[in-house]
Amino acid sequence: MTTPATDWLRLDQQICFSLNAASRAFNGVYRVVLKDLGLTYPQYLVMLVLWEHGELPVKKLGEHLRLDSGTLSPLLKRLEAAGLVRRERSVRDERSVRVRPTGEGVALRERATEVPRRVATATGLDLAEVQDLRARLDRLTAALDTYGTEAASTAS
Amino acid sequence: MTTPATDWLRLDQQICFSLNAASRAFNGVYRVVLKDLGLTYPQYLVMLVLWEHGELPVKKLGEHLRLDSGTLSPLLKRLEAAGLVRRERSVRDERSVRVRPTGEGVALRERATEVPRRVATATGLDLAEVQDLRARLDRLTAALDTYGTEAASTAS
DNA sequence: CGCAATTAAGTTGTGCACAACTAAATGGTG
DNA sequence: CACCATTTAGTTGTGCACAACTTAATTGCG
Repeated sequence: MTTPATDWLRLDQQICFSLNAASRAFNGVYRVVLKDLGLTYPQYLVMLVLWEHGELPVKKLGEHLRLDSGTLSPLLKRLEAAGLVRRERSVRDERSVRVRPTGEGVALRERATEVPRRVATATGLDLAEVQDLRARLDRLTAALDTYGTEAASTAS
Repeated sequence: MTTPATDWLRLDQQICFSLNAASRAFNGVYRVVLKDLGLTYPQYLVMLVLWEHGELPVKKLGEHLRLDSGTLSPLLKRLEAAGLVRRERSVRDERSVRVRPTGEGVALRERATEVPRRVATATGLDLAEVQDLRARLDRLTAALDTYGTEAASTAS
């Protein structure tokens, strides 16, 4: 309550701006590192989940990545066109589409093993710093998410 | 050198992922808060710069925001269509287009004063935490940026 | 059973990010 | 002056994020 509004104004601008810039910078690094694999960064995230879980309906994939079908459907279509995944309607529930990596998709994992190390190097951070930053960001995301859902509770 | 590759793999995944999630969560909050003003978050950033500097060529605007003309040109066109800015070729250098807020654009600043406070509230962080996080992110961005430009220095 | 509500994917439309390119103006050099 | 490299915007094309909507299948309830 002691800080004048102008301070908040300035700082707030910078936190969101810094976050945005960092996110885009990360994207740039991934773009370079993933070029060889022919993957974009979001596609890489999808493959990471699939490598870990083997096969998932689009819904579950979206929960892991916080993405909806509007984003995933075309992305998965591109991955399928690239021969990395296959999509097939579930027999038990025909609303559901199960996504799973093809042989080629699984094989790509080998070539992707160097990606994390390269990116980690690019950050210039050590393990502890990364862990700490990640924890802060997750807390921040959780706080921001509740605002999204609860909203309207602003004392106007 | 003591950490097995799998740790890096897992952590790295999470830092980029956390950052991405936080960035999108922030975007969501701004989307809600800026709705009344009829601005998107990137448009808001442009207006912030213009409110501070009054008038700038597209080039300078891009340097402030780390954005190129491919992003700014259409964005500025939309801001102009909304009556918030005017673009005019510089007389001194006809390659340059100077952007400046219209009366309506300047007036919007009044209505935007509450935005930072609302967003700051949504973060659930205090000033010191915000400042600290911002500093970390800026350092991270700087490190990632050098990778982008220097690249190829990987010991293959 | 029959029908409304729900759920899963997909589609459409808008806007942003960025690479690659074009067009036009400027500046420097012979 | 003539010419070429550089600079500034803009355009085109691809891909992602998200809101709003559609379609089809499933579930639940009377």
